[in-house]
Amino acid sequence: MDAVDQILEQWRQARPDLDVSAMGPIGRLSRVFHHHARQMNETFARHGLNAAGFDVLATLRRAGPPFALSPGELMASMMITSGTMTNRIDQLIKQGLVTRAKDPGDARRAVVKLTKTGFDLIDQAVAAHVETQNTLLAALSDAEIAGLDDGLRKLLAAAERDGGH
Amino acid sequence: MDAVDQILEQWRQARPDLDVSAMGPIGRLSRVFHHHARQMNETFARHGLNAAGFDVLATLRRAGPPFALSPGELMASMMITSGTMTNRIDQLIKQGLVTRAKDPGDARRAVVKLTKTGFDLIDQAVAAHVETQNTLLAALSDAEIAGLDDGLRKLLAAAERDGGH
DNA sequence: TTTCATTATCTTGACGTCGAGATATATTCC
DNA sequence: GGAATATATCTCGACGTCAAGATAATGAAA
Repeated sequence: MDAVDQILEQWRQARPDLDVSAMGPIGRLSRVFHHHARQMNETFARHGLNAAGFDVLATLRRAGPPFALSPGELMASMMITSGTMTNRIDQLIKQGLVTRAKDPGDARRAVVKLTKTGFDLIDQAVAAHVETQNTLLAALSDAEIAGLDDGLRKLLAAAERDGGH
Repeated sequence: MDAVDQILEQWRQARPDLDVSAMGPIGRLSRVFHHHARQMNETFARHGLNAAGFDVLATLRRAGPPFALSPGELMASMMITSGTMTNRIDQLIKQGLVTRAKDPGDARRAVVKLTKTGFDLIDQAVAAHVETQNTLLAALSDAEIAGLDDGLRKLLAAAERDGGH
């Protein structure tokens, strides 16, 4: 009987005509997400980053040498708009963690590249990040995590099928 | 092999020293949340609302008669700060969906109350909302939903235990 | 070659949220 | 009763995001 159960109980009193069963899993998913986000933000902050900057640096880092991608390529792996991407890059440039240059072959494109400072920072930050993530799942056994992941995998597939990317 | 699996595969190439297994479930949870949020926002928008306003109206509605709560009571069921709460109430007052009055018994408190317009609107909106939520889970069987919910329930309990409310 | 549509990125204004602090009222303890 | 503390809410500035549109370069068609 957690906070979400209480909300469902209230709805069943107030609107017995409605089937509110889906509100349980979806409400819990939302709350878990927000809790996790706050925890992970603390880790990012310890490295002078926020979630936005971390995502960009991490995407560049795991892309491998030369640790450079266009804004469009960066957007492809994140769920954000182009305006948001521009802003994220601007902030990281101010911090000296990436550079932006024009693509010689296609002048419409830009190329965002990790600096040495950015590379070193994200290498440290990601190590701390995966530790934080491990603690976030520590309450579940491996089997429970696998079961949860199965459901999430299906939901994600359905969402990307319906809503497009 | 979805987008999250690809990210994990990239990390295992780039940083084989790290245990990135937790990134799978947590990454999928985040993506599912964002997809769901966008879908639900569309339902809210059809009723002239956003998620922020819907949450407040719904909390007042399911509280039962007289459909009135203080900002602090409203905050208790949502994961937001007091500044955000003030802003949400201001917007709903502008739309004529709630009123704000001083509590006669305790002058520090305010009382936020659904108007007739607000009551009628949320009663329609919540019916559409639960339908949207049902479609969001339609890809899963009842057993799969129950399994997913079990995992989420444990994660939520752990998060609220550690991080406080 | 000129035109037209497409692609890639950036600009702008509005919005919701947060965090720190301000204000005002209530409560507790001496 | 008076002083210190606690509680409830609001104010303000900063930030990240989005949506719509602007800008500019590319590719394809006539």
